[in-house]
Amino acid sequence: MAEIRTPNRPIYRQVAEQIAEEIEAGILPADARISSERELAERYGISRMTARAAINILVQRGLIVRRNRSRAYVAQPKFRFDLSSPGGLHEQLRKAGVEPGAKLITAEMLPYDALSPRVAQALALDDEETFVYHIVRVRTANGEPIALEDSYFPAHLFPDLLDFNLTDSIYGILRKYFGVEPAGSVQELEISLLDAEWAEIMGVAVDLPTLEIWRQAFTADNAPFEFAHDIYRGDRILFIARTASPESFLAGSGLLWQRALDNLQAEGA
Amino acid sequence: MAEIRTPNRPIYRQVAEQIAEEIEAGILPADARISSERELAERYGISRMTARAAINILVQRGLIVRRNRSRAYVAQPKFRFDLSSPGGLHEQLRKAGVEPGAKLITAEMLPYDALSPRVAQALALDDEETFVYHIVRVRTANGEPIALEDSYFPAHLFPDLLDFNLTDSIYGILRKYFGVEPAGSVQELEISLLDAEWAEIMGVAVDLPTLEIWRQAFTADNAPFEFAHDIYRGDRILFIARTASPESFLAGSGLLWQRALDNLQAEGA
DNA sequence: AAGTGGTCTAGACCACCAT
DNA sequence: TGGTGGTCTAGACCACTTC
Repeated sequence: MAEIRTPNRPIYRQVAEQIAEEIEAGILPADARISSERELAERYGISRMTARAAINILVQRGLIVRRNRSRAYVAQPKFRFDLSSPGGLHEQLRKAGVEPGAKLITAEMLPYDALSPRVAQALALDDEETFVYHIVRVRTANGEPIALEDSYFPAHLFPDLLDFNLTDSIYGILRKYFGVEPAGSVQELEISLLDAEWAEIMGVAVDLPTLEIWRQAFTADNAPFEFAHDIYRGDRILFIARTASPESFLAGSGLLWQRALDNLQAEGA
Repeated sequence: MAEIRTPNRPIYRQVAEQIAEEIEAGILPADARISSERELAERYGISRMTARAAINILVQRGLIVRRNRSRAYVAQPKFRFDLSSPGGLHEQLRKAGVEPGAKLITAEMLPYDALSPRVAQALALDDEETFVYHIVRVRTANGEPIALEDSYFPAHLFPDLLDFNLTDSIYGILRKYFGVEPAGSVQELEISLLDAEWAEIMGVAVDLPTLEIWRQAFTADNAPFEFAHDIYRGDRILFIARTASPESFLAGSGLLWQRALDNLQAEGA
């Protein structure tokens, strides 16, 4: 039986730190199987509930992932996603050598009446004859579910959108077949815990920390063409964002940004 | 004894939902005191550990706050913070009618040798004679700790910076006394759980969900003047961000943004 | 002094998964 | 079928807050 008890710091936290150190030191490499809760309890001479509390911390911190309702494994490094890049998640994953995918949950056409006021307002719709496409997808990276995307598109801008292969990049479809180039967006971000309902749909654990984004996307001629509510797993994704006041854009600091961003990305390697 | 057991959904989650509903319905208004864990256990006919699990969910979701190591109260609505606004947290809180404050934790001048490579690189320092100011503060809103700010400033740009009142807005000081206008930044965002060490400094519960930001800020002439590592409480803050490709700025879509942002803010009320 | 949250135990039962 | 995670219980002790 290993002995790690020291005063003051709770045991479950000490056990979590010990396991975290083993992960960071490479003793437990990515995808290594974590000992079962009962094994940990015996090894450290603690109760199973205490061992479980330790694992739960590491799951929430993203160091460990549970598969199904089965055992826990050391997590792979986080994916990187630039919130301010016009290229969407799909393109960014592909550029990073990760296989992006999507599982279609819902694809339907809704009449104006069925829209929430928020959606209608965000898409600047006031014609009661209008229809809107509603698409819900689980986004995956190397087959792993990493985000849920609940999006709305004005039907008159993208006729027969639902006939395309909606497991591809939707922004790619808009660009290729409809000539729509996303030029800007307004996003609202909230940190939250994954809802039981969404967790069920995504097939991951409830209560994982997530980044929720409500996004209003515009074309270059200032027309809103998408309203979306995205939920990203915070335990699997590292987010990047660039911000600036308009003046600095006019001063041509785009290059500076690119340099600085390259620095950040180089460091993350 | 109240009866709320139904099949399938775990009891602690049902109790959490019940309390959440009472909060949303206004039966438990902001600052109302939550029943003690033992009281809840008795009322619902469950064990104290189960009642405690229910409360923990609501604390992490930001609906409930624990004060000290004492009882739990219904949380006030979240503060709003626009990550892409050049105005910092201080100014934004003030505009929203909230009293911003800061508690100084550390204020020191460091030689080049003491800097981590990341700090030196972010500030574009290569002169080994250089000094850097290092300031750590706990940011508060209406007296409540909401963020921790760990920032570095090149000393040659801001001589005697430490002599100013560092519980004021630092950006305000830079602007007023040094004529430095922040023009842009590159930020890296990560969702994480609050570290025991930082939780201690901030005086809040460990493991709260947070937004960590590493920020490199630039003046209009592209000189980096700040590198900062901020930790924001996700349970108390709602974040907003605007993004766009440079082209849309040149096309003059700033007004559009302002309109869209106003919409978002109006809805949040 | 009484009450409270924070921690911990040693069991238990169940549904599900891998073998 | 045996092991696993998910849940739940009925206690316990401690440090601290509140009164």
